Amino acid sequence: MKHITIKDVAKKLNVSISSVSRAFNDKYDIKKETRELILKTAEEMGYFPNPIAKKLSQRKTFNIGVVVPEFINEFYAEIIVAIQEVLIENGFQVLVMQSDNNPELELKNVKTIIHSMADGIIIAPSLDGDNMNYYMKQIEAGCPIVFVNRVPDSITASKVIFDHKKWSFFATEHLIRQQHKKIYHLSAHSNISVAKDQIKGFLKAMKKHKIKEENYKTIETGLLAKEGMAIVEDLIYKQDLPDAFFCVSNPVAMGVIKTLKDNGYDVPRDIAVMGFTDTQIAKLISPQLCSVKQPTFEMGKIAANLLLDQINNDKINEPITKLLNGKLVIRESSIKTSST
Amino acid sequence: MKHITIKDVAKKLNVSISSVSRAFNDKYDIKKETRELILKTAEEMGYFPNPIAKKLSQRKTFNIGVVVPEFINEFYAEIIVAIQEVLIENGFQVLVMQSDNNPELELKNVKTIIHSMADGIIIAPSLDGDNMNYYMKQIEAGCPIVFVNRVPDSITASKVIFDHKKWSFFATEHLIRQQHKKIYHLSAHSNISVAKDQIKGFLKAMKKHKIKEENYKTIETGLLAKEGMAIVEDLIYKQDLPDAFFCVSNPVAMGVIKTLKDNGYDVPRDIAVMGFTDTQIAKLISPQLCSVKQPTFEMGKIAANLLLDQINNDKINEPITKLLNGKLVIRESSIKTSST
DNA sequence: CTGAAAGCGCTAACAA
DNA sequence: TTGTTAGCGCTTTCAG
Repeated sequence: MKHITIKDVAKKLNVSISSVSRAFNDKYDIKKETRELILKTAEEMGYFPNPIAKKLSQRKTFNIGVVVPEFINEFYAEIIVAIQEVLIENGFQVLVMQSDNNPELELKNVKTIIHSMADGIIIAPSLDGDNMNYYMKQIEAGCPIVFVNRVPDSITASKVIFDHKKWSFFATEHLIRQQHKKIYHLSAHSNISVAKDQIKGFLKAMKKHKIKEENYKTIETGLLAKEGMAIVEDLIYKQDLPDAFFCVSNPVAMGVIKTLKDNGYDVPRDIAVMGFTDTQIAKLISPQLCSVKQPTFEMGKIAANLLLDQINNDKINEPITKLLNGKLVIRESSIKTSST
Repeated sequence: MKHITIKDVAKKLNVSISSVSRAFNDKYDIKKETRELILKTAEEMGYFPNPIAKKLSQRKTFNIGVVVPEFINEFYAEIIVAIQEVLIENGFQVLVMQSDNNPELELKNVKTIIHSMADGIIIAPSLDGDNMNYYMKQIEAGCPIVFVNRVPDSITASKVIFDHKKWSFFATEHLIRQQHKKIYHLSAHSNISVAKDQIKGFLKAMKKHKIKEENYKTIETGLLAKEGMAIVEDLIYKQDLPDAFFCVSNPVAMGVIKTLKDNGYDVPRDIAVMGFTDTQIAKLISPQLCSVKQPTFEMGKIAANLLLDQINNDKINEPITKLLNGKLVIRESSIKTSST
């Protein structure tokens, strides 16, 4: 693949390479006619500026790295789509890497991106931990970074987060209003920052509605369906089932529903189930899964724009925190059916 | 972010920049001790070779573009993960772009990648069409391209495809063996190459088992849940329901199940449903969805390796076609329950 | 085994 | 407005 270069175009038209360069970068002075002639000829010759050379001479890569825990589930996939939409529009390339919910791989990915001289990074951390120290050091060194979703409170950097506490509270309150008396919260592992917020929201609702201590419980479960299933099996064995489960994620909720059904319980007649982070299939299953919708698309767009601001403003930017709201999507699985 | 360059390291050690370069590229002659000294000092100084400069001087970008219809669903997400695993391992960066099942956006993405001087492209086409002409021209011009999944038969290029016909045949035969007498196939739109293969497999099974014409039908539906729902609603209205549906995709299957249930039909007791392209949630719903598992991970790995071969062998490679097999994952939704 | 030097294709002062 | 030229940071001949 022999590529045509700026020289070829310049020679053909007997102009200097700078003129050709200028024609392609409209910030410089150049006569309109020459410009148009150059552009036209370049087009005919099939010339296209070599981005690598451009990057080198401008000391800018126009690469943005995005590191997410995974993108098999819709949540991060949608965030990525939104990020790409904004950044590609602005002339950047987006490198997506997944860290398999593994902090070490996450760090490795971030380092790869930094070494590849990306102009900025969007990080959706896997879980709290030492990585944050490294990230903060990079930020202080001037590397534009924006965090998304599972960001520890402690960190002072630009971030786009979802108000887990608030919406966890609303979700729980919805269950209480449905007259469910005994409610268990299946939470993520506590090394995920947002898990703590979700628990806080849950407990706040318990407190507000003066639910007695013996009528609620928080069980550290995880994010996966099978983890939800294991917990429910255990509870069944212990004969310790609540009236309603508030689950940390939709996969967990689906695992819970499955296990309950397999054991002869009807959802929601016998036991209600509420999920979190709405997915397309939530309304395709029976019962339709009630959950909290997070604004994935908005999260991605805002993160990308925050990063662009950081990249474009040389002055040290104040860290900006965007706290986003969701929506309670009420569906069958949470509804108290008249079992009276 | 001031970066340390090869010069800094060279100056510090009073060696030439070529020695430093050689130390980092072990294909050259260099004394072991100097090499180790350089590497050690470089490490201490925090030096890392600038990949952009490397790319420019080697006239190789180490970028691979991957264009998929979407990656919100697991299918392509898993393929991407596998591709990345292989390529990153081999020192390449992977640029993922999605074309929203839109051939024009797909072409635009591919052009962006080619202009960005990627060393190769993996394309999972949206649907058959004129784009193929452009792609073939690029291949002839020496651009390494590997196709995945929805590839028209006509195209002679390296490709990794799934044997849709065969597994569609097996899936259909499974339904027949379950004693379902009247079977409808809800297919994708016919401008998707694999839809045709799926239909062929379905029809082959009908023929082999001598199903009468009035007892089977192929209905062009699409890939989405709502499209499946619309078709079933229509069939219910026309009172034209079969004993079993063989659906082009799991979303369609889930839409079908949902609509049937909402209208008082039990799946599989009244009507059986078979999906295609297995997903994680298939076994979390009730009834568990029977479908055909495709080897997404393998597809991605093979595609990446085919591409690497093309990139590394300058001699014009013969196009290689890899036809992969799947697995019939038998679950409740297809099983004839003794309604006798 | 090591160094000098010519590029890779482009940008961006500086001159003209 | 245009051309000249010196880089950007690295690889890779060619000498030594």
